[in-house]
Amino acid sequence: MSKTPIWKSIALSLTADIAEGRYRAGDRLPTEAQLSATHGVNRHTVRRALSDLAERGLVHARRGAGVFVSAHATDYPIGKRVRYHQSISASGKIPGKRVLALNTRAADEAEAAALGLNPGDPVHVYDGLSLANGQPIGLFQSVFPAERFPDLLVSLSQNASVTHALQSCGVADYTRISTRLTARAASATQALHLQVTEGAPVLHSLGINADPDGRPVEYGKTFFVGERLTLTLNET
Amino acid sequence: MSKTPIWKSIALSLTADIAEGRYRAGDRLPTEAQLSATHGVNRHTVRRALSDLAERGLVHARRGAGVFVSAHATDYPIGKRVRYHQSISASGKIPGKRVLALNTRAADEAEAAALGLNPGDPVHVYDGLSLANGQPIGLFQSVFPAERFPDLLVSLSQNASVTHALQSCGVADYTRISTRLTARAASATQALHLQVTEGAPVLHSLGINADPDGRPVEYGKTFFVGERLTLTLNET
DNA sequence: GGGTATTATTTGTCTAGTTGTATAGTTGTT
DNA sequence: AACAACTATACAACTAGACAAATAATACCC
Repeated sequence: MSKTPIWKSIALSLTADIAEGRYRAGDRLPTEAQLSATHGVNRHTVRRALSDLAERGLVHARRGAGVFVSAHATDYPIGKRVRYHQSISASGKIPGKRVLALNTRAADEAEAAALGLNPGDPVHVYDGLSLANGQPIGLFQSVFPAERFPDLLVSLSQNASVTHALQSCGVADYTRISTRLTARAASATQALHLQVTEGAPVLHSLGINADPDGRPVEYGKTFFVGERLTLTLNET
Repeated sequence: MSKTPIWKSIALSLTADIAEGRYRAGDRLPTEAQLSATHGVNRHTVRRALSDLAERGLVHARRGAGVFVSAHATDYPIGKRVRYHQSISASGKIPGKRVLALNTRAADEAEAAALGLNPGDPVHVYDGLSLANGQPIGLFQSVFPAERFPDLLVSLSQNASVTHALQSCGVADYTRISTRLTARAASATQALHLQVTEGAPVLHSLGINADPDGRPVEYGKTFFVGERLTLTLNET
């Protein structure tokens, strides 16, 4: 699937290094051997990338001495970071939400273990979409113990907020006791909801929230669109 | 009347070779030319068999180098899906590390802002690979203020550990003051190092570590392979 | 101090081998 | 007639290793 030759992507990376000031005019670049190590390719592939830079007048090589930056890259698009990029904290209160489905069903093994139930016990399931600027940024599924919160779905149907719904069920406050994060490729249905192409990288978050007594009240999965979101962990 | 295509029987034979240990993880298979000779077929037929193995994650080809057996758990005995998730703590303690390069260069804007320097100030750059059981799970780059730690690269070249190197430069302890996470698609060169295909989802982590006085000492980027790693956040 | 081999490092060049891809043709089956 | 499996050939992209040529750093001798 990789249409672009490796040497071109290396050349682009080196151009960026020069354009963003990591190597300045007169500086010596790392040796070809070092560059081939950092990029994980053969020295000849690096040489092809360097000869591309040399042709464009960005660098010039001296046999026995090294490769030196001769000019600043002018044609490199730097200001590409302007895209709207939502940044949220890991504890995860997201403003806009849209309810996709509210169901009650039997808990599977993972859900039961997370919530301290037995597999097959009834759970409420809240599927929804997190929005920012009218754009979907996350697809989530929250699972709650149904026997403890019989009226939760009613509250959720009136107000999409999980915090609010739990409050009306007697849980004044809750804290996140565990979070697990990894990166995944978007499945076809996820891609549809999140308005990205299938296979786009998504940040997969698995979390458990518990009441002040330590009893788990919510088991939540979320798939965030990597392009549109950065999780920030504030360790105070 | 063999209804099964030749390529499938070749694929089966190679799968058995791997499953029964005749080729082990990291080994290079015979070249396509050799395989086509021993099986008495055209090279393209062998290629079809190999692409079947590659799709199932058993092998991994590098253009110009050869076809290598992946370190992935084999699923040759059917239905035995053994998927071991390496779990590490958010503070970043990982079993093995491999140094790819150690350099000193000028800081770009982002690095300067993170470390409290001016753009162009010298920084030490440590490129490396995080391993678990010999398998690459993360590609990282750590940036340090060079003027404050003139001898850091010497320490790092002797011992890959960042913690150890900072200690020998007078930083007894440091804490993570900021972490940002998102999901990205692996670039061509990242994919080479991490032994995944280009575009595979990677967990991108940006972090800043500071000494007890609050002065930043390290600005680190890491790309984790989504398939092989789950970040667990311990909120204490 | 100054000049000179010596040695290690680094770029330049060459040859050979391997995988990736594209095009075209042949054979067997439905 | 259409399709899938396989063959044949050619070239591009990348790897591997070796050696030559220029440079830089060091040791050494006078």
